[in-house]
Amino acid sequence: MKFASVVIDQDAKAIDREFEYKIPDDLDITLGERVLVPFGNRTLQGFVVDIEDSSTFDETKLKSILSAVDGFAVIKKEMLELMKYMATKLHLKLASILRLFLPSEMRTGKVKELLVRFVELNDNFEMPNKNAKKQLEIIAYLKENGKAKFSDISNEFGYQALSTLSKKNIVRVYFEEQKRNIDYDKIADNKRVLTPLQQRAVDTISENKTYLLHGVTGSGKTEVYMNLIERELKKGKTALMLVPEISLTPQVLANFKARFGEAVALIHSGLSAGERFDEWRRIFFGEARVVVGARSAIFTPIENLGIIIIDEEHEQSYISESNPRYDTHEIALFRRQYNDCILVLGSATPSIESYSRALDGEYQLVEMPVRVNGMEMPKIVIVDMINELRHGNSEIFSIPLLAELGNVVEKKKQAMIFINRRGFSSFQRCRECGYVAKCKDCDVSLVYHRYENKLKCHYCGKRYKALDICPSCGSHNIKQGAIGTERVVEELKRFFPDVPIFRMDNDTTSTKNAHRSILSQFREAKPGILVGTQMIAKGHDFEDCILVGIVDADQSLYQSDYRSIERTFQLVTQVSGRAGRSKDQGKVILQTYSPRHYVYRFAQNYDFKGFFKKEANLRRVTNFPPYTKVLRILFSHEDENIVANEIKLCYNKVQKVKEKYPDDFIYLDVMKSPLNRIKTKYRYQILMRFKLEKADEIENEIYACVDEKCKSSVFYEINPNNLS
DNA sequence: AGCACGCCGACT
DNA sequence: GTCGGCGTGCTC
Repeated sequence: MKFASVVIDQDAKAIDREFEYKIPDDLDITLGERVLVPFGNRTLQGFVVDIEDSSTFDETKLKSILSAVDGFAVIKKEMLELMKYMATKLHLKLASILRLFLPSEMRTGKVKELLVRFVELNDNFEMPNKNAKKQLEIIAYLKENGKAKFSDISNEFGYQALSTLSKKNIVRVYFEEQKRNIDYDKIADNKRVLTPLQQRAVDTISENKTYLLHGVTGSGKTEVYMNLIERELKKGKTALMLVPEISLTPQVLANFKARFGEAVALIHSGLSAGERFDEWRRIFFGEARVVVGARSAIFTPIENLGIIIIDEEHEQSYISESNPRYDTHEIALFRRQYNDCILVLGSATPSIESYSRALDGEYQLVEMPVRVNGMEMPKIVIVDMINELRHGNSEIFSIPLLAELGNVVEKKKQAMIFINRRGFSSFQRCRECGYVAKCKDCDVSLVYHRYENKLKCHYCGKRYKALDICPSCGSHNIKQGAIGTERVVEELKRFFPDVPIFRMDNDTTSTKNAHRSILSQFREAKPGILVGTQMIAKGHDFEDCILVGIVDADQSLYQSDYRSIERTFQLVTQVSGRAGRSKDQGKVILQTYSPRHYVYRFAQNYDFKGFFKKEANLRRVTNFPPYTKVLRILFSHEDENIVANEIKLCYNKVQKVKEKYPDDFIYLDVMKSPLNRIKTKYRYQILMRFKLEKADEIENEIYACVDEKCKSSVFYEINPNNLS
């Protein structure tokens, strides 16, 4: 008799542990399989995470596994190990980790293999009557072509004839699994000879360890990645390449398909459930040997890995901020180690964390400091917006930006305007009584979207009627808050009524092909202006785009977390890169109210190393990561009393830990989360910062402070990106 | 998560 | 008397 440990597939902490079951002798259950088990008085789905010869539980009370779900182990060995690692390291629920490893629709049984009916001739049969013309045609066709789709034959020659042939056993009807066709642009592979610098990078990145590839924008990192992948494929290995969702554009996908053809599997949010499921199966069964995808692709069951690449490694989006919170880097490091393969972190603006690891020798640094075409980086002009105001310009565009835009229009060239906020204005406020429209489920002000004339909550997505009169005092005097993309477009139309202006943000790209269509329209528009958020900041090369305007650079600068300066540097560098793809040197107009801030000085000179030195030093003296560790524990619950009480209990215990390590704690406090309520749940947090030496030890003691049975949901976050 | 068990109030 | 409210505890 064998015994299985099963994790029940339910997202509830009360039952998030292993339950033991007997494996009946007539069932062939393997490690990692999905099974159905009796649980209480119902039948639930679970995952077999361990198989033993004996049981630790009272054997007479053990129940038996009812059946297998898939008939094969959906969770491979590596992923079981990864599950254990994530559970201990990140304190995540086992079930929620396992769910990351399967396409979500597969769990609910909503997607299946697409089975298509085929027909083929049987080996020996009696020819039908000469009068049965259609039937004879079908036989002739099948003799010629072998098998064919049932539907094709039926459309071509008629259903009656075909079904008669089937009844007479002349043709055999059977089902075959058909992979859904993923739509991508078909282009020719534009493989280029590597520059000596690129070649050197490829040659250097050869050992099974972690490399940080620091290459300036335009240094041709993608071609390096592709060469590395090719090399691994030749060795019979596979490759996993992660790209931020936002830059997983049709062009990028097309490039990979062009180079690697059928070997590529694509995983991104644009896929339908069925497509995602098929790609996952192609990866699982080893048909796909190159996986290109966004964050979640790090969990795909690809085996025999030779290389993992994280492009734009500094990107925020590699850190999952909701539900199972994880950092893709950490998962990649685990898989690198497990597979003993290469890991490449690539960026033009590496994160402070990664770069300092490289300097410490933990990663090997590989540099590509020169652009492929030898072009100069675009010139960044810093415009002091306070000065503009002093000279009587209270518009959102400065005089220099308008002048440059005029120049672009005159030359029939293109410009991009970057503003990192969607909607029209950040809030609406009554000038008379100060009333600000807020979401009723979340503690945030609503964003005005003029195009739809609605107020939207950017946290829960709820929509409200826009204010024309103040609901509190009846005044018509409504003020608009900080500007967003819609407002920028509207203002631009005022100045350049005849120029085509496009807007690209979350709101305009929600439909399937919107992204592609906006970009192709913009490509044709000369002159033309593209206004957008983050979304326009990467990957798009427009030869004729000679100007980039950054409307409000400070926006990311004054978010009160320790990474905001780093983020601003990355953003400015990234956005500026968009202006530099043409023959003429591009120009960037950066509007700011803090023109003297060092971040802009370094960005202006494209001086990453200078910036790193300054910023790293600041982090060191102010005791912030990577020199310390920040830990945030977030409690949330619909009942404010419950969260407040439960977090207080936890905080008291954490204080005891602090007393035990008085020299290691730099900061500890408990507070309402800045966004006190989201989706009807109240949020409170304990925030702490401690030195690295005993960090693991302290961390474990802190995790033990959280009452397993408390009603609030609890999230742990290490070095969080934002504290809201 | 869901379901049973159990201990208190208001109802045919 | 009993129907049903939801607090507590259990699920291999």
